[in-house]
Amino acid sequence: MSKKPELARGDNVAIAIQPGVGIGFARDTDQWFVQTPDPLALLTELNDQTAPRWVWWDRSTATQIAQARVPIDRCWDVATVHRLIFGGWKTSVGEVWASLNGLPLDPLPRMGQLGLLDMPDDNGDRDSPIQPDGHLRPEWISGGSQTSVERLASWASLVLRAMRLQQPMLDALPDPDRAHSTARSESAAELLCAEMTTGGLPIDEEEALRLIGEFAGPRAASALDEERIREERDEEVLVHLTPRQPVNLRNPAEVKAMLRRQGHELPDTRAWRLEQLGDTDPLIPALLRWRKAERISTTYGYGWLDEHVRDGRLRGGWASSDGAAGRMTASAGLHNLPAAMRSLVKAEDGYVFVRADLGQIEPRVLASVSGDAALIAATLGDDLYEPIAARLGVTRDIAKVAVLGAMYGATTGESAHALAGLNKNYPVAMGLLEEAAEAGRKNQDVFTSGGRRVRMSSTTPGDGDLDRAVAAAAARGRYARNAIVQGSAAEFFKVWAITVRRRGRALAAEVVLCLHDELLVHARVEHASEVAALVADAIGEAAHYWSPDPNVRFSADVSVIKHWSEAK
DNA sequence: ATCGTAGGCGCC
DNA sequence: AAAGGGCGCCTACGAT
Repeated sequence: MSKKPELARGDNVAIAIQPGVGIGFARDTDQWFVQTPDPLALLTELNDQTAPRWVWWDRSTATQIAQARVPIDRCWDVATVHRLIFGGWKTSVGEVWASLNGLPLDPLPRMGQLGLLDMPDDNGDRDSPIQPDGHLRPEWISGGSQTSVERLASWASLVLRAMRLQQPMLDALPDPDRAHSTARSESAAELLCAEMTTGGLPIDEEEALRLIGEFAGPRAASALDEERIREERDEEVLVHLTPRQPVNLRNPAEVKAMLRRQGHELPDTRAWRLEQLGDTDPLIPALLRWRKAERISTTYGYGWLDEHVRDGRLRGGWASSDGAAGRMTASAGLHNLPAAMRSLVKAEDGYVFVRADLGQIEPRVLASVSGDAALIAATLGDDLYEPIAARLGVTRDIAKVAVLGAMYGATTGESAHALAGLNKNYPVAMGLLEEAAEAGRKNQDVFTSGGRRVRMSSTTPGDGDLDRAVAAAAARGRYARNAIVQGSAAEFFKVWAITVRRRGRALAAEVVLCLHDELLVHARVEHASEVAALVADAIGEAAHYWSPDPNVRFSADVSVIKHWSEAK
């Protein structure tokens, strides 16, 4: 059982790693283990020799691999593939195993909960990771039981069994080949996320302090000082009130009442509504300025810097398919850093960023997944909206709003009028959207082009309120309509990102940020043009791998910059 | 005290 | 031009 077998590139090799103990391996034909204090060094060595497809349970292994910088390209992350097949995202290894084996999920055993089956004197073999009821043993999931290489090997063989249970589920989808390829690309994207979580985004901390000072003022010396700064900020708004009165600006209801007393009757106090009032009343611009300053002070101020930036890197958690439709998500403000602050994202000395964003990605993805010949023709140029406008006989702006409205489910205004033209000229694409919307209204799950299940919230309005039920159905329709485009675009984007990751390795180029249609790659100055070319070239490769239609054209704007703020 | 929800706003 | 889809994170507030 302990040996060094020959690995082949086509093999699926499941692994279970325990630092200080070793690695357990499993293939269909055999399982084995190696006892070693530094299992990740061994994994690196094996991967260098012959890179098979490494198979693991979930993020915990990906994190070990990311931290040890093992350069793995091909992998299979069982939990990630599970989210692809079943939809949703809150999942654990125990749930994945239970789902794959059709076991009841309700009384899922927990750590520390000594049920009958966990009793030391039960008939269960404690050396087995599976309980008599078929569930995984919690202490095996937590890693607590993996104290020997023999146990690591049996754990690895279970991972492989899980993968083998997933594969026929992918086969059952409408396009099995694409589903399998999505499973592989999403697994690699999960590993990329583990790497970005570990690596972080390069930050110029001095510039960060300068910017925060500019937006939020000096750092408060004490809690009392903090209070004074807040009051001074509030005063800039309250000074415009007659009569003078205290208002809690952080309470939207109080702000609404305040505006009503000033003669502004509004359904809510959102910025775009306030902007519509014009600047007849100086209170309005003061309030809008207050909101911006308050936002940066609370969310991107000193507290944010202290908590998330260390050693020149902003670190937040990355998830590869956390969104409802399978988009990446990131915490610590990585996905919503205000544009005005992006100059603090700076490449290290001797490095640059290669920044690229996909142009008009969602309508191009719609063309691809629907196969609408007229819409595909519109993707051939740099600007997709021009030919659509010409065909509909409207301005480019109207055409753009109409297309976006069709994908988001807009129901009123200018876009609704142009929608008739879209339906007539692009019936295949519009039909696909409408089909998704109808499924959503009926509470039926929809699927992205790569096979991801997007679950509909099964909230059934039980109070018999017809209006609310109709509104909820309409909202599900908009959600589903958008999800098939957004989710398919997310799949394409991830293929692009992992292609850049893989091909950039030879140049030590590091993907440090993914933002739905935008990539930031940290690369050495002397490799800048080569990496830029690689990033642009990777679009063609990603399209070939992902795109359902070879004729759809995708393009990106690529630039070499020092600060994130420079481009666009 | 702790939790979930809502309004609001940053980004795509 | 209209105010539609997604996410994370802030504050306030009511329920537990």
